[in-house]
Amino acid sequence: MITVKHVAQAAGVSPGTVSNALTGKRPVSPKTRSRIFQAIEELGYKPNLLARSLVNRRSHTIAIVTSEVEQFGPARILSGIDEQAEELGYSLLLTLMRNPAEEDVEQTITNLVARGVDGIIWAVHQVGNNRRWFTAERRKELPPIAFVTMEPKPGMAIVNTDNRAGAKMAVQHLISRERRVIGHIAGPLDWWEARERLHGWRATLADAGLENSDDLLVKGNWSAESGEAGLRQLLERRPDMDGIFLGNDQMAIGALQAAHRLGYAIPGDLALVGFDNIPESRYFWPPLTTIHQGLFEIGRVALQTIHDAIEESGASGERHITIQPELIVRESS
Amino acid sequence: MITVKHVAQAAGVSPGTVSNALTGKRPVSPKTRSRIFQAIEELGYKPNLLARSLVNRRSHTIAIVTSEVEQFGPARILSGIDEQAEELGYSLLLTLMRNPAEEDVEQTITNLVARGVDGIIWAVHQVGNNRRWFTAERRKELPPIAFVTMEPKPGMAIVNTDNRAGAKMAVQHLISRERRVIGHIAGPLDWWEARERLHGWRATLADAGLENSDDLLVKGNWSAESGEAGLRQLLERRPDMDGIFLGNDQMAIGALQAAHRLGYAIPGDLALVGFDNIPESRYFWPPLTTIHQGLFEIGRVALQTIHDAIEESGASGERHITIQPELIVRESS
DNA sequence: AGCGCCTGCTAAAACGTTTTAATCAGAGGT
DNA sequence: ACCTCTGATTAAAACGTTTTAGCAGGCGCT
Repeated sequence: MITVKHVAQAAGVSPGTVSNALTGKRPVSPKTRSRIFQAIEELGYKPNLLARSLVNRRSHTIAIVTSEVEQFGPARILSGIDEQAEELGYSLLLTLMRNPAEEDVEQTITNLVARGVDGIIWAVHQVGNNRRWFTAERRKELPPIAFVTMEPKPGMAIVNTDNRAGAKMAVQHLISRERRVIGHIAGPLDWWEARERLHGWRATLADAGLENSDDLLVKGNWSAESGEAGLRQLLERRPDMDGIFLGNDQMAIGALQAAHRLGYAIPGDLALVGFDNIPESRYFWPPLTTIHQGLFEIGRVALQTIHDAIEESGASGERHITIQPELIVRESS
Repeated sequence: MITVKHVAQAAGVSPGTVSNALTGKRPVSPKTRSRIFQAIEELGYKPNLLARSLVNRRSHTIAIVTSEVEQFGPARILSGIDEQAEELGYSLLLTLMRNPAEEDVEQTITNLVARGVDGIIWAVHQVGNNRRWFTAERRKELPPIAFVTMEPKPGMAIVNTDNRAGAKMAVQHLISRERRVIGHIAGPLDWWEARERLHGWRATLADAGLENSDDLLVKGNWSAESGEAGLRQLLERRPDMDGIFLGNDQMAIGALQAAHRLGYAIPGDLALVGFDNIPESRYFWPPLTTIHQGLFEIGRVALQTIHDAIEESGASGERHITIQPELIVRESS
């Protein structure tokens, strides 16, 4: 292995000077500078980033903790994070949590800190109380943390989609299509996003003077199965239903299938609006009207937020950033 | 920051002894041992893994380089890698390549090596000649590398799906459903997987004495759009076609939509078989018959392979592992 | 000529571990 | 009482960097 010592020797100079030339933090005369770089070139020297991190207390590594990366949402966010990370010169340490509700937060974080990450992006979905571990006191001892998709809390850095606004757009769109009995298949209500969308559905109907009783609501679990079951249940309770707002696109595809099997015409008998705008949604039958979230943008912004916090070398102060969603109209409504 | 020195002092012992107690590589008397652990507990000492990596030349970090993590395949593989990584005590350094064909392989690898990763899983799809960089000579200087989904090459560690076998199963299934004019919408042919599946389609038809001319073949690009366009094109050329094998499920969903618009009954007029078994495929309309790849398993095996190579502390010798796919019969055929 | 002041460099310390080589205490054997 | 051996402990070196403190020597100024 080629170290800074070898380079120093080859250039007839001390290791410290090589370091100075490399980092540029201290002046080095043009002559020796060029000798050093020539030696680096000849020897093919590559600095050892571990050693550098050790003394600098800066690893240029950011940890991202997430779950269900096989789903479109988390994956898209991850992609956005990566793009911004590359731009700012960070590497990414990835940790997947299979069971966010059960897993040991402390152990995960401890490992990351021991590895000297400069910051953490916590993109595990807020389910149940699994963020309760992050007390203000604990966070004081930790590198900056940015939370993705989580209920705003004072003193935390959080990046979100405006779920209520998205739900409002969806329901208003259905209303504009002359629908008057509009149901909702919600995600699991221990998820914050699901609650927000549900709230948006309810509030918008109330504002429009339309019914929003629990009769029109069924709880799913994000899966296509639950969308299918949910639709059947809703139609049984309310055969007069003429529009549905689905908590996500996966449930929408299940609901579409159920509607076909039951012989409902889409959008004639029943108009559907989803949430997420997964790539396939354009190819559902019929193509799905849905709410586009700027997930990639969320990822980028989350990383940028962490970066800013690191640069200020302060704990991540409070900053709540909300990305606005967008309505994508297709043939299902 | 609490270091091993503080612990040593608190336990009235030298830093070396603390290390011995911690690693267990050298004997330490029960009395001092318990004193040390008590001190660790009281002070809340957490070893700094960077420093440890530096001296051990072992970071317990494995790099995974991949692309298009927003797609089901790569994401599922990643998930498998992560599970096995957690089991074996590795952390994962993730690098996403946006443009596998263009990006600078050398720079990426250099960065990973400089960060001291113990091994690399190269899961970037083999497109064009982007693996040409990995000559035997270069690999000698690098930590062990496992390649995922790539043409077998002597001296390399490679984990694969048996794409030809999968294609064969798909086509044989269509034949068993009394289909006699069976088309294929292939993935982009600079992808190795696409070529393998195409070959499987061709060979199986030939073996059965059925037509396999280029008339029945169209080239897509994995996207639903290209599946839609491909189906229209095929049906225009061959209105007598009664079965299609699609290179992946995304193209299948596009083809399904085109078939609906053209008024073809599925599977009555036309039977479809996809490839990948993405979660949504079960909810296509009609549900899609497809080939299940053990992608999660591929990820697990890839990581295990790297681990084995590391343990033998040799360069990754040749090992070609092939995972067998499986036919999932649903209503589209 | 003497004084201070830059400029460019070096030797040594530091980062937080583990490992090596040496030392020390005590047990056991004669 | 002496010697040897063994097992536990330590001081110091090492890993590959950067940073600190200090040291020459040239320059300009009085």
